[in-house]
Amino acid sequence: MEKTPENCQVEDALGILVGKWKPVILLYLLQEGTKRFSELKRKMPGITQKMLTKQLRELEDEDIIQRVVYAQVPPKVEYSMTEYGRSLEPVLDAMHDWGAKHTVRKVVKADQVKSS
Amino acid sequence: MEKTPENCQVEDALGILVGKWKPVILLYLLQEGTKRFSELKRKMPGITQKMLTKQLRELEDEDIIQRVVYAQVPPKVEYSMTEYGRSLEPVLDAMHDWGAKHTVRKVVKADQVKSS
DNA sequence: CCCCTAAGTATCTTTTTGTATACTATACCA
DNA sequence: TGGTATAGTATACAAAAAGATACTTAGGGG
Repeated sequence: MEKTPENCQVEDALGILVGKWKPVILLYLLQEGTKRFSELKRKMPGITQKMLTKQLRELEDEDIIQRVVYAQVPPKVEYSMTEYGRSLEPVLDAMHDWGAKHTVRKVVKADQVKSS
Repeated sequence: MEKTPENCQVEDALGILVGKWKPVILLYLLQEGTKRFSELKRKMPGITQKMLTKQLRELEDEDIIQRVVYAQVPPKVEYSMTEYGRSLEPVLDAMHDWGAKHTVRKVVKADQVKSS
């Protein structure tokens, strides 16, 4: 498909990746494989249980990750990437590469005025 | 640099690209070059003036786009990508490619329970 | 009997984003 | 003299995302 701003497919990938914690969750699952809820939580100090649950649910709803519940007490729930989810790897890679090369800038600049 | 979730550079690129209209603005500027404020606005029916201004300001603050004001009345202001901004092209491409190949899914699925 | 654990829910509040509308300045045109 | 065009700002409001805190469930250990 043609790359025009009108059929902006960029939004789709963006929609999936947006969420304060989603990229981190995806990187963990991509690089370290299946993880339990509590393992993810430990890896991300600062995230609340509610937030982690919500992000995971959203990723699951979009078929990016898979959730498997073990019928035991205390509960055990494992999360892993789906095949479909793995297709996002190039996107995450491109973003990671960019981030690694470019430090984010914060610029304060004066207006550039042309007299023409 | 190593790709670990801990040094999650993915967030940086994401931070820049997030905003309901930013990807579209960037695609326009990347593919069609310098654009005036009013041209961008016409291209994006639905965006309010305030929002367009805000998105442009944020992109400018991060040195992704450049703003040039012409000292004339009625005002003329032109926006274009910076060199730095152009470095985001591979990221936008990766997202676009993904979006073109994969329709976004919305899945409703029952829990997968394992008895072990 | 009581506490611990794991993976959540349920509420409530705060912060961030986005929308809607109205208003401004000033040269040019009829 | 009044209307048009451009690139905004100001204000108020609505909606979405994020954060804080407390509560739940049920088996196992002491």
